[in-house]
Amino acid sequence: MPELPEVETVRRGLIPAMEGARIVRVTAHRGDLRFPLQQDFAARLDGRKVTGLGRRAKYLLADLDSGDVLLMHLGMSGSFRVMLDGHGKTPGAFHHRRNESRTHDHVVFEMENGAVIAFNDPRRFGYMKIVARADLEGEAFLKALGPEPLGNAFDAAMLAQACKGKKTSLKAALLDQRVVAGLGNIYVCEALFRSRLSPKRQASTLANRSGAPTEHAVRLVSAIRTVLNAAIEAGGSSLRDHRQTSGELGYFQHSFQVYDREGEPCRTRGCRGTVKRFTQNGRSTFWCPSCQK
DNA sequence: CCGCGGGCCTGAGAGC
DNA sequence: TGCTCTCAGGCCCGCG
Repeated sequence: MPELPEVETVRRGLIPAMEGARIVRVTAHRGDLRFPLQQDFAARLDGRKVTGLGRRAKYLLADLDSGDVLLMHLGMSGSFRVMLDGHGKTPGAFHHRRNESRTHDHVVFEMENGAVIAFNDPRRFGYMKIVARADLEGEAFLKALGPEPLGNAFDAAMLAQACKGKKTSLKAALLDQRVVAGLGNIYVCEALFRSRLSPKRQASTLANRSGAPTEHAVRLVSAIRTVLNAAIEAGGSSLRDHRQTSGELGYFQHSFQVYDREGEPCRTRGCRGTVKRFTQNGRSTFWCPSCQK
């Protein structure tokens, strides 16, 4: 499910219920997520106040008044649901029929303010881990991550440098979280389309001989930023699992230009092309071969 | 370093 | 109705 825009949408949805609030009780209905929950997971959270809720790439980071940080990853199908009165009666939350089952609510947080926050993840590729803040820098999950695509450190020069000499495809390079952290299959496809670059292009072509960024790199950085910001604005993309914490759908899927549009006409004005799909590094790539070079 | 395949899981949808 | 097959917003590991 979640790439950066979906995780950011979740973060924003959790803030009113979580930030500054105290956890009264944590219930782990099952601890066998992608990685097993720590033995003392609930004990380290019970009674703690959440002092801040941040995000690093696709990870949510809840700062606790104990000096611990709760690190959360949504995997493919993870979502959070906030029930402000504890009974799911969030206003406007019941306009949809799917995914109402609470059978995959694996971890439930009850807050002092009355909010109940449920982590739901049918496929259990998501996970949570508590790390002492002092150890966060050395945390393996975070250590190798590249820059935030919406942050200042991410620009054409940096991207060109990271791709310099890379024989791999542009698609693969952008999915590599060490190059830039937060993109996934959807937004890589969309950003490549918007920058008119072929997913098959060799990643090294973002840099010239001296390692300086080409115009392609400039275009790509700009497209990545634009598409991520627009997707956040839309509450993310809801294809199967993603929900905002209120239960409402994101709606950026309506703005897809190529993702999930195999066989449909290219939306570029004047282009007679058709959106194609092929498999790259084991994942579907959607693109318009007439627009993207 | 690179690409590839397999694995971790469940559920939706298509086709028969 | 139900079976089987494919596929899915992530990411890790091991192989050649």
